[in-house]
Amino acid sequence: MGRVLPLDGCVGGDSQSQRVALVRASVPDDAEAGMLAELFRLLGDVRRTKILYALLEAGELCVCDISAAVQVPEASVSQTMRLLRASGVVGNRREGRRVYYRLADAHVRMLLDVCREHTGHEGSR
Amino acid sequence: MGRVLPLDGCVGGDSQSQRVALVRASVPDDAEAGMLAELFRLLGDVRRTKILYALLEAGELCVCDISAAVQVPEASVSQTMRLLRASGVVGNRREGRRVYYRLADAHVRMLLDVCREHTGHEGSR
DNA sequence: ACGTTATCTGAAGATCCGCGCAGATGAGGA
DNA sequence: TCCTCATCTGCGCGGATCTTCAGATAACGT
Repeated sequence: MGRVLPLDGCVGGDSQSQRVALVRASVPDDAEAGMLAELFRLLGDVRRTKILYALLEAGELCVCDISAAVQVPEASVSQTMRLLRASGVVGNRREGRRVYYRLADAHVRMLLDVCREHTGHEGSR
Repeated sequence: MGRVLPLDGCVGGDSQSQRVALVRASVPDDAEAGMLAELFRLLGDVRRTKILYALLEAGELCVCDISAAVQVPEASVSQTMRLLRASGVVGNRREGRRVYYRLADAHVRMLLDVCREHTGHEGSR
């Protein structure tokens, strides 16, 4: 992995380096950063993004509905849902032979909302 | 790419399919989903995540400070910043031979905040 | 109990992407 | 102008990931 020798770089010496020390202390550690990155990574895929926004709109959808909504083969949807469920981004409920998926919690919903604003899209909700 | 033949799947016929049609209409198209996914993807990496949270804390940092804060070689940081800047996640300002980076806008900041809550961390903000 | 429908799983292939190194570029200071 | 410092860029490798196919599993209706 990368060397980060504390060679007397530009980090100067006084106020700067103190400030940096403070920042370093508040930066998420590997464990937390890992969780955060993991969550973002899951959203960082066109297919998953579409599915999640579909769920944001619909509230709850079964695999075949999702497949129809985002135009993706059911097997692929299923595979994707497994990933999302494993990471707690979505929850599911079984009803007969159907399995209905939904966004896991309000945070995820808010996340999706905030992000859609960022791309300059006016929410429909 | 995947075939999505509209075979008379489970999508049933009546209320269900109508609902699905509505959802399909509101699902972001490839263009928008692409942008959203791209943004999330950029955040979906431990190193980048750390850097972004460092910027969230510090407000503004130069490459070498970032390097010190997240313990990553400067060249790597530089490379990473290029990515983030190209996608408009961060902005930069040059001062002498230093280049200071900062989070691009309030949306990104909010995004980071919301997400940190999700992982069960009490914000320091 | 049987066939059908809806969903899940496992594996293999192809692709993509980040990482770090080494050298180039730009900005100051003497 | 020469030298040093901060940052940037091009390249190649290693690794991780998405995709899809094909078969397995679970739930129903008859």
